[in-house]
Amino acid sequence: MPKAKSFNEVTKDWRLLLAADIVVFGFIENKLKVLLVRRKFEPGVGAWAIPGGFVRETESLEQAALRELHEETGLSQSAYLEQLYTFGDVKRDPRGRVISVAYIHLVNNPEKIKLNASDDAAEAKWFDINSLPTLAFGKSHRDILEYAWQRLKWKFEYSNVALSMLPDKFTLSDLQKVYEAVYHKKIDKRNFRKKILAIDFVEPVDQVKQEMGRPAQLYKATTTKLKIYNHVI
Amino acid sequence: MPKAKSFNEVTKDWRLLLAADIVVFGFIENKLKVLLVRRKFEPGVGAWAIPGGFVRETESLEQAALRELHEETGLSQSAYLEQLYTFGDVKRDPRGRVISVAYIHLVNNPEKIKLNASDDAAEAKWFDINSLPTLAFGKSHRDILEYAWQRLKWKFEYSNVALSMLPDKFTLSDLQKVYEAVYHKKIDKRNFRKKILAIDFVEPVDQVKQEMGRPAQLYKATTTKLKIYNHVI
DNA sequence: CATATTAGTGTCCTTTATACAATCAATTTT
DNA sequence: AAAATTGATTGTATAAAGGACACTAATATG
Repeated sequence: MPKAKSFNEVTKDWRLLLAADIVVFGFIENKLKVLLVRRKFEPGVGAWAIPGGFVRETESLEQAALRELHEETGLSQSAYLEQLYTFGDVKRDPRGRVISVAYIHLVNNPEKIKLNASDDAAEAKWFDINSLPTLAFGKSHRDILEYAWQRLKWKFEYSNVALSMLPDKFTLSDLQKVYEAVYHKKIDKRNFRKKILAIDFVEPVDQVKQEMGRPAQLYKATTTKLKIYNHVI
Repeated sequence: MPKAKSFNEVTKDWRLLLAADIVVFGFIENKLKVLLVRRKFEPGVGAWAIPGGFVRETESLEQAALRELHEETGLSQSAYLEQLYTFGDVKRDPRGRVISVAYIHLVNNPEKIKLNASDDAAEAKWFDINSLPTLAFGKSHRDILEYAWQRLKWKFEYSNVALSMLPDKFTLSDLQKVYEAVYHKKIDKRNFRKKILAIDFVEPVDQVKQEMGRPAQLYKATTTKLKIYNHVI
């Protein structure tokens, strides 16, 4: 029987890089947008890519994801962070093997975020999920975005994550628009409100939003925690 | 502005181990069972743990998962393999930082598998998911199993993965028992059959299974591919 | 031939999903 | 001030799906 492999035997012969990629979604101008950065370095210099970076020794994967995000958006706290998938066989970096743990990140005040250039990114910009630019790393990053979007759709169906994409106070129309942007289809207003109000999801606050037309009742989340429902929203 | 980190700057100072853990589920004696191994080495020597091992340079994460599984079960092909989660901040190994990518694996002929001792495992054994032994690595491995089970329940609801836990030909009662084992609750026979037969899921073959009682119609999967349904099974 | 064992089948009721349009409260225009 | 505009708010009827529930059928065994 062969003897067990020691740490050195396992690691000495090959290079392993650990990266965290973050798919950042925001709801801007009634559209679902995703944050991309223009790469400063090879590979894929000059092309748009999903923000991310290498994990440091002393930080967890989540911490690395949040730090990278902070560096690129100035955003210091997360409305919602979820691990998406780990990509391990992609030979996308000529310098060695890269294990990339991808996260989904939702922000609730995308308009207020000022996008910074960072160590690795020359520029950061929001893109409509339906009109993405050509991405670095070929089909790989595009696939990650599609997968992230798909996951987001699922999550919207049976949880309250949608509230992570809105400010503290919002109208039911605002909420419906977020759903419409993520599902990428129109929803019937009466049926939507019926469902939302039937579950313990939001509650009215003593305030209205006055823009054009009839003032709209403002609501807030009943909980700031992630909540999973059995039925479908 | 700081300059970009080179590969060496990122990696030279810390050790990174990449592991694949595999939660193997099988349907045995009408129960949902999970495969555990008794550890041969520290940490946690002598305790039961989720099988797994280190990823080699030349193999993908999936390949590593399948290889480890093969070494421990003799199983050479997978009925179903799905990435579960990546654990990255667990300081469970004193030798350095371990990034562990966990997979769910379903086997369709657990009775026929002969369990081998391997490099890292002294012994491998099936355990009822409802009466697990004390595990190595404290609460961590237990949590992984719970999470894997939860994921499996979800997947059963909207896909045909259940068929990956049965032989090629099976009766509707067999299928129902798999669902009951995974959901850990009784299902009404008539409602179950109504649902199963209402979707394009299985088709009868020209053969019956004769054991005790009335002979049962045998069925086969309409497709061997993973299939996602919109409604709930 | 009686009994044991497992397979197979249908109806009613409740819940949920979907389609669909008029009225209300404010602002803006004329 | 009347009319037009903008967006908010509300209910009903029909269809689809889910859940509860009990008897008959086909084989083997004693």
